Amino acid sequence: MTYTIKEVAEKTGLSIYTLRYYDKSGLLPFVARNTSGYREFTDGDLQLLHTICCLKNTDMKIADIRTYITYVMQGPDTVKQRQALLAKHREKVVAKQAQLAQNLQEIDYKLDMYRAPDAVARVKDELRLAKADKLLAGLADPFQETH
Amino acid sequence: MTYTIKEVAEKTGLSIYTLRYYDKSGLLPFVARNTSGYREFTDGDLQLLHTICCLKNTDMKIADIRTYITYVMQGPDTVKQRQALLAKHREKVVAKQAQLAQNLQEIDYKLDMYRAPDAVARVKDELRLAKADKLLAGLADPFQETH
DNA sequence: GTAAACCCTAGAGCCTACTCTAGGGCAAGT
DNA sequence: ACTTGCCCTAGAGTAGGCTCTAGGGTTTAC
Repeated sequence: MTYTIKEVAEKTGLSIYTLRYYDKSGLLPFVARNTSGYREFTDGDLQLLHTICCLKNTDMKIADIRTYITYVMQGPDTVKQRQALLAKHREKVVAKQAQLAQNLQEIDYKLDMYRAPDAVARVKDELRLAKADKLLAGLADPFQETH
Repeated sequence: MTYTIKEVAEKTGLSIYTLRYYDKSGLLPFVARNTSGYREFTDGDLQLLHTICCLKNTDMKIADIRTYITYVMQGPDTVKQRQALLAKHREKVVAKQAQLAQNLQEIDYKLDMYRAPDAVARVKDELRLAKADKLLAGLADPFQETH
């Protein structure tokens, strides 16, 4: 059993445009064509596509995904290269996770302030500090007066 | 005390180009200029810039960051809008975290396979399945022979 | 007073990742 | 046969986020 490009688009959430773009970019060398030139996706292809989405969702570049897929197409001899590529990518993902967690904390700090009962007072204080900073440096106050 | 654009670039890790681009994009309306038109950053400006980086690092679009900064410039009256904007962004960040964690698991699954002592055997099995899939659908085998 | 090292703007260029259009073929139902 | 709804390619266009160039003024050290 095989799937048309439209069916695959529905299954994956990618657009037909994107799938064709991925193919053009060398990400889908494993997808077969029928006699009319139509793409025919197998279940195995969907698994590989799932891996591609996984890499894409973790912000791997198309060019690097292509490298990985090329290794896969070359068979078991490329296990070491695949491992090296994924290990390096893994580190980036872990680093991104740490950064997100850190930044989320700062966003939460701001949110807590905005949600507090005395939010306006706290924001006014913040503003006072920023204004004092400008004054101290002999600079104009860029903030709008809310009088 | 104020900082030049170069000093701010060094402190933040952003390039001078990027800082000017951010200013042009309306992200830095609070930065003052001296009589020669040179930007003069205060410590308060650096704090705001830090917030901007925080939002940028969590993949907020420049246009949305501009909206947030515009609220900040308008003073304490915009607390509700700031809260709404950040709350919505927070949800996106949390969703991204979940997706990253999920995808990292899948990457780790692959990595474990590639690092296992029987990696080659397992990859061969994977390949066998993919090939069987193609055969079953009456399609050509796209994988390279490693004989 | 001059060279080196800054600063500025406007606007062009670049890169990634799509997204869409034009022009045309194929497949299924009536 | 013909309409509808798919499929295809090539290539143009778009959006976002920088990055750089050209042309020109300023500041600092000697």
